[in-house]
Amino acid sequence: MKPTIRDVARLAKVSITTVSRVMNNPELVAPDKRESVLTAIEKLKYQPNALARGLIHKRTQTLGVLIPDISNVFMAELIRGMEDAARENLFNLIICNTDIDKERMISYLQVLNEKQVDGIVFVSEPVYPDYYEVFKRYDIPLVLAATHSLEYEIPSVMINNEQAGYDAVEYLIRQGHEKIGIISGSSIEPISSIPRTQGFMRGLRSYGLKADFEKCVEYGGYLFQDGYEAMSRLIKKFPDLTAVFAVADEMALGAISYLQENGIRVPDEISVMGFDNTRLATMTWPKLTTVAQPIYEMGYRALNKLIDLIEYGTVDELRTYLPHEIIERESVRRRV
Amino acid sequence: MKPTIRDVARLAKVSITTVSRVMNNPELVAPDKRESVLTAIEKLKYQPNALARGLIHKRTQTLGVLIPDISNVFMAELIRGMEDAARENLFNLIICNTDIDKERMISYLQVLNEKQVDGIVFVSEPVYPDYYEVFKRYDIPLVLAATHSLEYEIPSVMINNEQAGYDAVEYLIRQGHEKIGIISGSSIEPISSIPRTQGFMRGLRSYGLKADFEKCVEYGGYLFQDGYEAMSRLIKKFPDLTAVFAVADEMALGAISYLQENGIRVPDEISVMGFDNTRLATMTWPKLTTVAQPIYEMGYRALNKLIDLIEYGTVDELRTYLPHEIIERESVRRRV
DNA sequence: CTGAAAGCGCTTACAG
DNA sequence: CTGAAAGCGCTTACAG
Repeated sequence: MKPTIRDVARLAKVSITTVSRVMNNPELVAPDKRESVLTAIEKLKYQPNALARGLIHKRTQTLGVLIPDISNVFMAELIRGMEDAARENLFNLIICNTDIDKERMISYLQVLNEKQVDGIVFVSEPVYPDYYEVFKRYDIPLVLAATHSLEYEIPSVMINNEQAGYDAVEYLIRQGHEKIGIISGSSIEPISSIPRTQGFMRGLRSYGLKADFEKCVEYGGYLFQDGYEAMSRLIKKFPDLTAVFAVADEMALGAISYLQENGIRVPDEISVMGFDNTRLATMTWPKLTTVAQPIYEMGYRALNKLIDLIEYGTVDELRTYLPHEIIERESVRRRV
Repeated sequence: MKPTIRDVARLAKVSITTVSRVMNNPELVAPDKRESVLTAIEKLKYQPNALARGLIHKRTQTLGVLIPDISNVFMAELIRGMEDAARENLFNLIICNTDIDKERMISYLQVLNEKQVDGIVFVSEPVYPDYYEVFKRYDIPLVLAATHSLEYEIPSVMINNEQAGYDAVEYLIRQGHEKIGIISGSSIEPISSIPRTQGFMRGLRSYGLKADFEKCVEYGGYLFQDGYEAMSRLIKKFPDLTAVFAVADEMALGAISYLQENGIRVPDEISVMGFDNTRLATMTWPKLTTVAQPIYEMGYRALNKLIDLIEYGTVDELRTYLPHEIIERESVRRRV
């Protein structure tokens, strides 16, 4: 059995009130009693029960994270940023993998609520109206990471995906490419996939290039295999392309793999650009030129924002857009 | 404010005892009262406070995971296995990144104890005597994943690393290689690095090959860059090697990258074999031949073992060794 | 400076 | 079948 405050009080021959005080307001306790309580605590290896404390303070120092899939490299890095920020502020994280399953997400939300988490960060998925209803119902402080909501007033941290898509094509165009394809994520995913694709099309147009949607875009599901397959489809309908922009590093690697397997050299014959700058980007050959998101920082900042919301009930910037950046490596043929 | 059991009782015009009963033993309550309580619950969207419950039952349905670094691909997959097992058994996970830092680990352990977690899984690190002391002190059910302890009686789930090292060289030898190097992890890490290296040396010897430790082993730190650098050192002191076994996929990719950058073709000139079979192994070119660990399953099984320990106070197998397997892909030249 | 008492939100004997 | 009371392990007015 774990020792309780009662055991400490008994051993130190004081009331439990006094024990509680030496833990929370030691200056209110006479030095001699304080000493004997301290030694009793030490002797019993007493540690207060956080449940009892939480019940009184209505604070658990625990946060919930609703995330599609932790085994994804991007998500793992994001969580690491959150974890570090949590730790610095004496919070712990309960991680919940939703697998983008609505029921699963709702059931997790329920247990997080029952466990009295002090706040929640919702990662990467769009805030659909029905999701918003549940969030509202629980009124737990909420922050979005790697996603945002224009309809609702929910604090968020992400990058500007439309601009990132634009910057990606612009970079390819400046390297001399004119026939450029894109491997996008889902055609109905409004947070990253659609904006990046739109930015891509805008870039094409603004440089006076033909922006034939049907011809130059293919969809995948963010994973290696998806990129591989999308590449095979893309090159069939757009055989003379010289560059491809994939909206996730993993898909870019899939595309490269397809090309290499078919004897097409990267970047000599076809250039490939990725997105995210996960650790994967440096682990292949050629190393991936990619649009870097500050993934770790996004997690870190989102969590700090959540803590602001919890502590002060407000946040200094509702929607934060972190800068992205193009990292030049070897998968795009450079203009000579 | 969240509604409490009191609010429900008031609305349903019954005692809180009755409300509690319809939630826990509905058959003890008369149908009409049960109905009115249920509608009150529905109306107020009442959900019981898990802290109060936990305080009484001495059960939180929350487990702690002490893990070096979640952003590592291997760890992320392992956690996913644990998460799924936890979910099936109605547990949640608090993930703690220790960064292999002893103080950090001890402080996490303290908060896990204060938060009254029902159990802990300790991942991948050796159980040093001082760690054991802290574990013992808290007497929280404990299970080891991707590590084990021969000194202490702690349930664990992992693979047989020594045998895996043996099987790896044996495979390489059977493909016709005789001059084989190894890129190991740390020279003092007794759980995976040393046994894999020992198995490797045993394999060399048992096939009558020269097992010159000084010449054929180099160390890295499990990451891409470590593999890259270790490869450069290894090839300098062992220039005529034809195959390399790296004890982690990520290091194998680093090694491949070094070779390719230096114009050495893989596997035509030098074969490279990895370890783990993380998702990385299929994302490169050539795809990685590797020793597969059942990572997800290790996490899943470890968590189930922990639950057994919690529920029954015992476990049907103290130390579980899951089978490993060699996955043939393209980074090792096959015997014709 | 110190302790008895009330209370956080529940559950569970106990009595009726 | 139902409810008042005690109690889980704490904290915090309140009185002295």
